Amino acid sequence: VPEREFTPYYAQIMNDIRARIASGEWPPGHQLPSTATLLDQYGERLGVRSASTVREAISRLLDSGELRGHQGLGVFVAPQP
Amino acid sequence: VPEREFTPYYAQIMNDIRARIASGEWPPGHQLPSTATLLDQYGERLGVRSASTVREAISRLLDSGELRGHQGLGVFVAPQP
DNA sequence: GACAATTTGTCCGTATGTATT
DNA sequence: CAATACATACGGACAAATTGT
Repeated sequence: VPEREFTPYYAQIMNDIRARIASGEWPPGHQLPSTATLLDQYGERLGVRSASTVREAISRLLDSGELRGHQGLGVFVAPQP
Repeated sequence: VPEREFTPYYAQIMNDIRARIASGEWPPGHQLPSTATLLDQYGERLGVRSASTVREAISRLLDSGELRGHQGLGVFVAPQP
């Protein structure tokens, strides 16, 4: 795992998700990988070890309206405002 | 502690803080009680038992710009936009 | 400068609840 | 009913910034 410059993990994850949305990789309505899968990925790429940290990032993006969560279903990219 | 209607603790805390700001009890620039003190208070009033839960609420209000946090100093009501 | 105390900030791991399929 | 996935809460650990001694 890379040595970390100090941007908190949750902020790095938010940046990554925002970048994917902005690039069109994850268009509006796209379903994100599950929290567990995201943890695997950000574990490899950033060194994150806990689902709580992934949740921290997603939670903030839900608050800001960039993502929409549906319990039991998944998390989706919000439609354009 | 009262039986809880289901609004999450963190949301109840956010509502309470917003109400105090709106009422003028906590005007812009006012320093909030420390996390530990807030935990005591919301422990009594709501049954909250963990500082993490208080943090959850404050964290969201920091994100939204309603509060401003300064490490080592305290958390303050943001100036009017 | 060094050190302790206080307070916010991040992260972890676990447990349990709730909604959908 | 079982499996999956998000949502909330807890409690502990440690880092970072500020203040005071």
